[in-house]
Amino acid sequence: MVSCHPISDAYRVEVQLLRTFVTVARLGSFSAAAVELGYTQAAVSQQIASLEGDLKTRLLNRRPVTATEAGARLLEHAEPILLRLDAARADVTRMTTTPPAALAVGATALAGGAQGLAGGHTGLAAALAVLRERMPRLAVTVQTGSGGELAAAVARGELDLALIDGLAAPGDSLAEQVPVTATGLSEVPVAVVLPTDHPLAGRPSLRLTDLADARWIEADNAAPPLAQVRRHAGTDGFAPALRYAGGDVRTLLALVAAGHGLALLPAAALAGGGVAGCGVVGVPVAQPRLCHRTELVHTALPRRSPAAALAALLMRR
Amino acid sequence: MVSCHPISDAYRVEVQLLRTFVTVARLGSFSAAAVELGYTQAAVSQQIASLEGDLKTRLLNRRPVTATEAGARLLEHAEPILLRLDAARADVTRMTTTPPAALAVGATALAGGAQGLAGGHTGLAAALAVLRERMPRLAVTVQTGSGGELAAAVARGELDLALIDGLAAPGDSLAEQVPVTATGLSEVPVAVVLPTDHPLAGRPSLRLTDLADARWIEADNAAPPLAQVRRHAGTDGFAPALRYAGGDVRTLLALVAAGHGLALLPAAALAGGGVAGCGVVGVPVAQPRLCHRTELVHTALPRRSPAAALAALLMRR
DNA sequence: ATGCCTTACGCCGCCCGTAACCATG
DNA sequence: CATGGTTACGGGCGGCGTAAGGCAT
Repeated sequence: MVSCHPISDAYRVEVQLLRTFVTVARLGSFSAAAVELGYTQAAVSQQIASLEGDLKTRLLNRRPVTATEAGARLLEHAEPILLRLDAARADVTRMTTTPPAALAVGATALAGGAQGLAGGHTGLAAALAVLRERMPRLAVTVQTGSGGELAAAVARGELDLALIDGLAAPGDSLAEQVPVTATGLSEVPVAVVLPTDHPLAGRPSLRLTDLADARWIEADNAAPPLAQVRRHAGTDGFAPALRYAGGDVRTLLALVAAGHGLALLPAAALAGGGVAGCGVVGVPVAQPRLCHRTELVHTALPRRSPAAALAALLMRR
Repeated sequence: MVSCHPISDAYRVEVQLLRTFVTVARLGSFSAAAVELGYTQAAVSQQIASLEGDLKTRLLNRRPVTATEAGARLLEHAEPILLRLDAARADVTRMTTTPPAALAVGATALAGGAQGLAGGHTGLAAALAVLRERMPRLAVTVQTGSGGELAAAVARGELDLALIDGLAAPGDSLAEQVPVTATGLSEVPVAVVLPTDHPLAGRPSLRLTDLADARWIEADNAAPPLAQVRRHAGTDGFAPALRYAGGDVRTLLALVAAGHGLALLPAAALAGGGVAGCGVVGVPVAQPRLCHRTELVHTALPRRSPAAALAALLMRR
């Protein structure tokens, strides 16, 4: 008899090990991960040990549980891999099973809002109203979250469609690394909002990195989150001096005028009348090249499905 | 005792199944795949059956072995997933083991060539010459292949660096879906090369789709492969009427002048003197927006490594 | 009849749970 | 001493190989 398992153990980076690793890293605890995954503590410990043994590297520091440098590197790969595995399953499954005649849509705070902040896009509500006329019995659920979360949900097949927004270099998609198709709906320049008496208020344009240490207002329901700003500036800083949880741009502008901090907004949101006299000015961002982008994210849409109809409505404008 | 395996079988899309599936699909044979993977025929059959059972879908037609529609969809996901798994392993491994003081470089035919076809980039040879002066004892291997192959090899850690070229929309990377960092080195417009007596020779610009049914010359060592043209035109067609395996642009131009077919070249390759009188003209492509791009592909390069030095040399110009 | 894929069956070993162990605060 | 990760050990089951079974060419 030939030896029963001639296959080398070269590719024992099995998926479950990665899934467990990611969970442990996220929760910072073996036992918590065990509960979440339905394993015992011991099993999780063994899985991590197995992964570390396979890669011949420590991936996690224990007590407290943190990713090592190598572990952090692995995490960067593991997340997209696991997402794509889910996407693969969803994608294949979609081809056989006819989905229920329901529609699940996601939208980030700004992309879904009716406030017309971006200036270029009229919002989800109007499109859904038209759709409701055409198919009154259609069950629709709308869900919110960050752009990344929503794009991932679309990839996993949990959502049919998502409307997301965020900062990006002109022409760049917001969902680059996610296995979905994204079509841009609008793209407008962004401006830093300053009090009129701010020393930089007179400038024709600004570099974002010069403002890393300024006081900023975190207003993730009315403006792009500061985390996105940090990422595109390529520096740390942009620490929130104040958090405004509301979604009203006028309030945000008032906060800026009162000197609580700066904000970054689509230029169109300022151009709209009524800003004069508010005590703020918008100065366009020269570096890095940035814009506020809204895009429609979906996977292959079945012909004549409600999802396809909604997508068509949203892309019309 | 609690039931020993409370975990549901929801994620039994294990990697080895995907790897086997991809191999079977590529080779079009269970038995050939078994040989390549070091399994028995029966094992491969069981693995495919297991995958199909898990996804509750037929993935392969038998006799002859072909991917079904669902199988084709899965393949689109499986390839990148497997590549990324390799990349993850290579990336983590690289952090611990110090690589041998050798350099493995890849280059596509046009990107590596000394013919300065792209006009913007002086080629690999010069940079390697400089490097050789600085580190005479360094072992260097250069390898060729298609851009996709080379980018994948870089991701897998088989190459330190690759120089690839191809058609792309302005600003778009050639290695979008591959987990590597790519920096553009040059980007020049492309033109269709026509005989001077061609009916379209007088036009100021052309739409590529209008030429799908023309006679084309496949010259993948002297011009972008027609497969890339097809992909960017978004249509079929562009069938090769003649294949020129050489790498000499002048010969290619002569073939075009003689009426054997058309070619697509970086405009700079035509602007360089000597084209007048060759019997050909270049007409810029207006639709789709296209350019010929050369880029440097790599992963995180260790500081002060030969790979980093070479990258710096290549990016200098 | 002959490839070539599939099914049947036995066995090895992977991987999980239980339980005891150990380290750290 | 308590909390939480590690190690030891036994057992079930997954998955491989062997071998026999279909099925189309």
